[in-house]
Amino acid sequence: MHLLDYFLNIHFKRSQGCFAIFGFLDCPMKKKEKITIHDIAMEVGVTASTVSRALNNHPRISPATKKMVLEAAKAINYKPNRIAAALRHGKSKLIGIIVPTINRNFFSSIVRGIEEYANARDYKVMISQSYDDYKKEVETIDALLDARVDGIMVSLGKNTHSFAHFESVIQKGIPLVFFDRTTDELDVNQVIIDDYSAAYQATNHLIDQGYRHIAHFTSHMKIKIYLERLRGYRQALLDNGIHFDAKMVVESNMQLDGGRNSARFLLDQSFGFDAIFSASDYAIVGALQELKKNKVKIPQEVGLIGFSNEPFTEFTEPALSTVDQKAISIGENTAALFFEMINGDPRPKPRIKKVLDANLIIRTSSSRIPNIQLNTNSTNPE
Amino acid sequence: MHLLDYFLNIHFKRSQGCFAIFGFLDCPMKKKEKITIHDIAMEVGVTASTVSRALNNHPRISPATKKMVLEAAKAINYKPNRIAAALRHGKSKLIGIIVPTINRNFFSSIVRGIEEYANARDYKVMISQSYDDYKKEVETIDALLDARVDGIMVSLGKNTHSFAHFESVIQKGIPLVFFDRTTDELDVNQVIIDDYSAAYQATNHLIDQGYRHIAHFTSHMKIKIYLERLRGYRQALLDNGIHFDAKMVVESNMQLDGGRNSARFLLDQSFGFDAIFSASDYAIVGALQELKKNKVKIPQEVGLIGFSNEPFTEFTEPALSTVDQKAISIGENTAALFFEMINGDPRPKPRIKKVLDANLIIRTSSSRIPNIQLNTNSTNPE
DNA sequence: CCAGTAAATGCAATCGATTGCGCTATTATA
DNA sequence: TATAATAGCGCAATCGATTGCATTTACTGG
Repeated sequence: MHLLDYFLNIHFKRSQGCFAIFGFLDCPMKKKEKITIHDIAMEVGVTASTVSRALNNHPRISPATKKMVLEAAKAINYKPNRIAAALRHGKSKLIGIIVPTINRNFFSSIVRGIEEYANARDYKVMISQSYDDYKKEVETIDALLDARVDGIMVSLGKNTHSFAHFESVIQKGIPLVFFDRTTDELDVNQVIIDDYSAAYQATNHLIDQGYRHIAHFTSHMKIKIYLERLRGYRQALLDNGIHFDAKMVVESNMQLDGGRNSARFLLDQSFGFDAIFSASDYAIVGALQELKKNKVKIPQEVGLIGFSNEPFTEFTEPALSTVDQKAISIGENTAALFFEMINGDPRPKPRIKKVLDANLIIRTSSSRIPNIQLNTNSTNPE
Repeated sequence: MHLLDYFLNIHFKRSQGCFAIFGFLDCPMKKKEKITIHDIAMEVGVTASTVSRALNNHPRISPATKKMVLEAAKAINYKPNRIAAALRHGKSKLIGIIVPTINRNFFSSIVRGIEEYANARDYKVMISQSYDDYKKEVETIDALLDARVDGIMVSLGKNTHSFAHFESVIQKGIPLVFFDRTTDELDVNQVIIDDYSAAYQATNHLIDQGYRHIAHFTSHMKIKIYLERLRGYRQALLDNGIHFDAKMVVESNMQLDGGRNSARFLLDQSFGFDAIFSASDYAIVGALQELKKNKVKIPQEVGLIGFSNEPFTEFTEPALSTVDQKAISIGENTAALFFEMINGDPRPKPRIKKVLDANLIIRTSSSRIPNIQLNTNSTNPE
């Protein structure tokens, strides 16, 4: 207590010229008098009800009054208290977003899409990360419910194999939209890209480039996107008369190390693969590193395609072909779906599933045949 | 209207078995009866005041009552309404974060640090992105104020050269903490890394490796971090008896293209540079690409070091040396500062500035001399 | 000139939790 | 055995905005 007093004393002495020395930092003199609609009411000479209605452009308030109120509000720098409003009409104007991680171009772009769409409609977003951890995802749902969000948008974590935590959201009647990493075990609106078609195109492109022994990197099969990508890969092979070999499908965590290990595995098994279509950009970079370490020439000996168009795919040597998932568009559509749910008529609707098209981006890692059709400099396949 | 009716009609017909066919989707029958402390009060046979106090572990409530209340709360699945509480005691338990973009490992890691620290203390975070756009930054501040956040943590946008929008935050007495991209024009608590020292180390390392004509990539000088990095670079040169040449400092937007252009510029001017220390990883990747395109050998002919330890620096060929900024730690310290501000005694304190150490990460792009001290294979400097 | 209607605004309750003050018992002190 | 203190809990106001209903004023038609 002595010591404390000592310090406080010093502070007190030094801070007698509060404004001069310490500026505004915690300066007790600067009392934040909150201004409410009542202050406006006083100013204009009406009641708070009228002010509230004027501010909300209620039809029963005369234009003259509205004008006065608006002006007074501006004059005294009024800021509506969203919390009070939220309490009254039960809407927080907050949207909760759960993504595995925002530290991915794909997800942060989706978030941006949602954010812009929502902000334009006077809604704000709360972003949470599940870090692909099931427990954290459950907690996060709870936290968002706690925060009284008006809706929740989710991309599932990789380890999420049970969906009970979403039932409470649904039961509370809170709009729920899934995007990208979804499940069919829940009857919920969703926005996805056409993973099947994208994978089909990617695989087809590899075949066009003369690759015939195409491996596939995938992740846990509970998540639909990986299943779909596998399906597209498989179908493209079959449609081109190429045997589908389950041994060529390698499962991993789809991170850098997973990709490295998977590539190592392929090399060790000597299946004679000449291309990899990976469901993740991270894994394909890992593979690229491992292959280069083993003096495998890309794309001459092995062709590579990733998935997601992460920025670094442009920076590798050679640049990696990949699939652009139109992340911003996914975000916008997800948000749009939410607003449809809260604005549309409340009668039950069948589940909506928006499927967007993806874009194959062809770079060097899969371009064995010169894109110009001259045969001059073309390296012959194999 | 006809068409609409038609659809609605169909829906209606199909949805008579609401639960059976459509499940819970917007099903009007599932009314969410909100449960409040009054319900608990009724259950236990006390008043809402007592329930509230029991829930908040107030000392004046008997242990017996507390137990009953807690049990009843659990039993009827009570969830406190944060909004009501927020309205009452003026605390939203929300923290607003503004970063230029979350789509960067550095920033998203900081956010993670803040988030975890805050969540552990029952606070939630709202993340907003300024996209390095001044106007957006101003709007965002406003939006956070609107949402009645209890505190704001900011990393400045690159184009932010005026700070008036923060004055309103300060005037309202809302704790404000800057991190990483800060300014000294505002008297605000801040958490930064020792950019000067990091830059000094990086430059020194290049010199150790025998590079003598070291260029520097930088950005707008209004942002302190870039100034500090420049200072560190300069001092390291001087301390090693190397002439500091302003011509070797190249300014750009610090993105990929900026880095490319800057490298192009250096090549064109033929200053005879043999290394680049860039204040951004993105710019150094651009430079790397441009140099490789011109058959410049890295690190034999030119050494490179970036800044931030973005994940892709590991993926390039060769892997890039860079500076790890301990992002998570920055986040934690930023959050900690906020809690100090709201918990500490309200008397004015002098501004706090936490300076954390950064870590030089040495990879191939700057390693001309084998790290083992044998002279056998060592390429001689110059 | 009056009933009748529409337009414009006020009154007061409400959303759910918190909290200062006050009222009883119960226990401690003299 | 008083008196004082204290523990345990209820009353009612409060936070700021919203809103159903009531009220007042103005205006129209007959």
